[in-house]
Amino acid sequence: MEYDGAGQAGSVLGRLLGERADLRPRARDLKSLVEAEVAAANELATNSGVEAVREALAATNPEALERQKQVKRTGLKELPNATEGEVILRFAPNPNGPLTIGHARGVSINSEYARMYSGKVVLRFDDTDTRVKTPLPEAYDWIETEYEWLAGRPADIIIRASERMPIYLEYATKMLEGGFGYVCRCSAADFKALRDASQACPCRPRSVEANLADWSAMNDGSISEGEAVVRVKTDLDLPNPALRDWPALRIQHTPHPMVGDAYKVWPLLDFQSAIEDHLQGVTHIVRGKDLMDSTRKQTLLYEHFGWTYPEPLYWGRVKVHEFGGFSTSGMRAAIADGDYSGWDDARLPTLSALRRRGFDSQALREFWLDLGLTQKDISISMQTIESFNSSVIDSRCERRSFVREPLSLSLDASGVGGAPESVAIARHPHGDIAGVREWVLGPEILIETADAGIGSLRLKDLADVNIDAGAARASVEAWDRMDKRPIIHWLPTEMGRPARLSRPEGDEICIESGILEDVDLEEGAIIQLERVGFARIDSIPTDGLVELLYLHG
RNA sequence: GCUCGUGUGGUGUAGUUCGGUCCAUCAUGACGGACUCUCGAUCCGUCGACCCGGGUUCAAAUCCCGGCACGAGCACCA
Repeated sequence: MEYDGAGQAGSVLGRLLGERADLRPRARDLKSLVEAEVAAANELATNSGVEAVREALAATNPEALERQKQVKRTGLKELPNATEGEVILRFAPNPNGPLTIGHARGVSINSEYARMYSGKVVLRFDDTDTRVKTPLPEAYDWIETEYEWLAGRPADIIIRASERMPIYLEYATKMLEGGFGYVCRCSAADFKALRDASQACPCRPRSVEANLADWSAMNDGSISEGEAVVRVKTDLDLPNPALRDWPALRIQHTPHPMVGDAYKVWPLLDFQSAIEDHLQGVTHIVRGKDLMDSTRKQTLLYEHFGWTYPEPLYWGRVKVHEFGGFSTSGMRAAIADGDYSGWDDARLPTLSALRRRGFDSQALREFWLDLGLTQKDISISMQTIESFNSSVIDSRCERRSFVREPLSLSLDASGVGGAPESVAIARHPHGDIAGVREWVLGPEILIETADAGIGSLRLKDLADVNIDAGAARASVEAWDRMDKRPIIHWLPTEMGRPARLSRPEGDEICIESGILEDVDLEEGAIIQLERVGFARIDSIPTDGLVELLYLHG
């Protein structure tokens, strides 16, 4: 029936066996039986019409008329080995700048898992590099705020690695004392050559005492940068050369912006993160798959300490079409050069920029949760995020008229008479927001120059008009809507004030000037400009231009 | 090169653990239509995918083998 008399015996058999596992051993016998039945049904459908089959079915087996479709699983996949109430996750950004749209994935997923299992999220600042990715002191607070904005609640535990240095150094000492770590004085290049050949470096077999002596020399500053590094001993025959005797701590004499020059030796991510995850009792680590080797290195360290490694999960690389590649350090340099006005410059993919433009945290969060957690490298489009955002904000954005490149016309109602003194237009078309905007009608109106060429138009909520050839007069043909002519937005001249709309276009900011409806404008509000799109009111000076920041269509 | 990972419509995702109820889910997009006094919203419809080749099986997106493509790591960055 479903296939118009062209049913396939094979798929019928498939369904049957799927439901009746007990019949599977007799599949071969069944096949001929099913073929005969399907042929009969097809014949009935062909000869007597599909309706006959429907009737026959309704009489014998009515529930078969309903076809069930598969449904999409919603929400995040279950966390492996998770116990309700005992899940601890972590989100560990480098505070060398504020959060970007990519970080939003980490915040959304970690906080959502914590919510699902009544667990906790540790917000940890991995700020143990004083030179290459120097921490930005302001960024700590920014990130805490941005985390809370996106997650809907603050992080449960907040930690700064730089404040916990004594602990890491102590564990490094334990490692040396335990003989599963050593101080290596080889140059990076020499070590790499030995490592790639699965050869031990000369420093490896030295005694614990010799290592501890070098260790204190590293810490008191008498060994200079690059002259020594602490390594974790591993099997040198590991198939992956990257894991062999990996570096755990190195010397950095550059002062740390938060703790100054108190330390000469700083742990690398793999060491610091491993120790801290254990101390915080982290049960699940969600990280980028570029950190898979990190998991393997850290697991080797956990084996030395006799600890159990958390459950790791990974996501793939994310690219945003509209932004291409970006890095926090790259943005930091560009801002310093004056290419951008700041971290919240509308062209930047930072959370502060998106927030300023009017993206809703809930929409961002829903977007990332909808993508879920997969290891595929993906390329997403802002369009999709914008669509999530529209559905969240539409019902709470009032409408306003913004006439770009305004053209002044006299409104001539002499043909029909009965011109109203004012019009009342809903603040929101479905009444999601109550109330109206009152427009006092004068002798002149403004329309967009681009609309003037059409000739026969409907001024939204007012009248069907004809624009004369000189584009100077709009003659009212009727107040009520008479036909399907295009509807345009407009404005009585005295109801508006000058404004300009900034719209990020790739690396440029394009500016459109016009006249904005001057009714209850509120700084910071997100409004929908009719026929233009959503925008945020950035500033309303006492006199001068109102600044509008474009959000999306 | 070595090591690891990933391949489902244009994009993103569900289904893959344990083959069958999958002529493959949902969202976004594109196209068409309805409705609405916005190019917004809503509603309806259409389009469009299991990387390739073998194998196992009554039956493969799912299992096996072999390719190919893409990505990442191989930093004294995170």
